[in-house]
Amino acid sequence: MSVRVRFAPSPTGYLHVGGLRTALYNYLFARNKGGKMIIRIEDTDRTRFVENAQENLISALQWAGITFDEGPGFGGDYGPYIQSERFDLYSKYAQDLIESGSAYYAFDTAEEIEAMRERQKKAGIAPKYDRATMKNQFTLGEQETQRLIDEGIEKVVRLKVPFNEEIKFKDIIRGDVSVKTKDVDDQILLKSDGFPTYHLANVVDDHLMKISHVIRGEEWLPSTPKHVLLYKSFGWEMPEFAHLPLLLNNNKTKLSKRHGDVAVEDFRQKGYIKEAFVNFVSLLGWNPSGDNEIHSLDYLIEHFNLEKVNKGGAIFDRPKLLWMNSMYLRKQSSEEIYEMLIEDLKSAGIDKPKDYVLEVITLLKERINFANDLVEFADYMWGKPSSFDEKFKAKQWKEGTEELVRPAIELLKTADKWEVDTLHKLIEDYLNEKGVGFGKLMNPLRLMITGKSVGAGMFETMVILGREECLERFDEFFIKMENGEI
RNA sequence: GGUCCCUUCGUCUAGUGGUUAGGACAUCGCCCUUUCACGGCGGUAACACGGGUUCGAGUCCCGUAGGGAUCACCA
Repeated sequence: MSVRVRFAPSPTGYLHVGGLRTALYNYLFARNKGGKMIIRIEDTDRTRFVENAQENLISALQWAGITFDEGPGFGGDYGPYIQSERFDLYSKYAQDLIESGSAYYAFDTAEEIEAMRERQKKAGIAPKYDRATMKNQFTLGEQETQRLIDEGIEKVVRLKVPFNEEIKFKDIIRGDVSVKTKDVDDQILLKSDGFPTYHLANVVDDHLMKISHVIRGEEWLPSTPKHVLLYKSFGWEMPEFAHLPLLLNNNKTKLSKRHGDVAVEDFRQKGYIKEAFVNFVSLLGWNPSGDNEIHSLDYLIEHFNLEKVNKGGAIFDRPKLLWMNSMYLRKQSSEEIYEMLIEDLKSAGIDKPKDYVLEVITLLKERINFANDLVEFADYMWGKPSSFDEKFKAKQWKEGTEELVRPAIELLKTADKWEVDTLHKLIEDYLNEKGVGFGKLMNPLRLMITGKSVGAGMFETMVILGREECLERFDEFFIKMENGEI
């Protein structure tokens, strides 16, 4: 059987990182097996529909490098791939189920259902639709049921879950799972508005679209028995199931918004490199073995193996993601980082020649986590320092510092070429003669030029800034100091 | 609470009966160094617990504990 998998999001908001991980594993599996990757939009709940959500979902997926073979806008022979456009299909299948005795009509109102649950709660039993006492096809009888249908009374279709049976299914990740039918609710299949619930639509579409493997989040595990029942009722061959472990907050609960960003779009906007992000997410719950953890998408595809996916949930460890990003950032060319940085630079009102920006990037890229860190981190490369690090000054600018610095600057002025080697030699000779260590002079110079305690090599920095600029900064520093501004 | 699922360093994990239990992030120390990083070297740190099975168990089985998910006319 050829491999066909799908990612089936609801257009109710942005793409969650958990959703991305699910999509990614589907994708890795499909590509590894030479199968098809399908995207299907599950918009059967019109009350939660969000405008543009579908577009946002797809654009986030594509940003991450996930491609689709079939889906809305991608073609395919099993469309339409949006469930609301398949509306008519579902009631037909629900009808089949009723005729075969696997489902039935029910007419209870929301209030009646609520009252039933209250009773059950008081009695200390698990809330579950009570087929024997509620208002449905069985308690009402054929004639009354038909009358209500003819009258157009609101109705739903429920799954008739058999008594006292055991439902068993195999999960690729978890092995054999079994549940007793007495614990399974008579799930609503067709809502009173005529739309199917997830359970019906999902099973019908997976079958019609010839899905071979259902790879989804663990939160679906408890409802899988209902799906198994549905496949059996229809007499359809079942796909294989693989329930992925959850992505967790630091407190081990399901990854959620109140513990930080969870939308893929947020990470994209923060400046994460997509390859780094995908690499990191792919390793949450699975790993191709070996000591290295930096992998290309192709490598991940080549080694992906569903059976090796872990069972336990994985905490979304943001510090490690940050590290992963900096690893990728350092591998980027200055040209690539320039592309990531240029918009942020512009919006910060910084306008420098490209060659200059490129030099700054090359000088500093190993010291940052994100391309746009450079806006702040390298502020002294975009303009004169607006402030000077107090602590650094207190530590580095002491008695005698000025007497050491002034002659050094005079010496720098005599440099025939403003190049690293030349400047270095000049200073080295000067310090040797004085019998003073490099730090004594270089730290004060760093303060004067950058205002900061951290940065790249001082000579390299000075060369990129240029002779005029540096000398100006020295002068201004002394003036400000004399005015007591520093 | 019922049901189901899960459990190796703080975190992500390797490990498929015999390992000094390995790697990565984080953390700590040392080295490199004009600062901060990077890099290099090293350290602290884990098989939840209790029973079995076995010559031998992180690996298999059963309990216990802990955690999580789920119990909608949402997906």
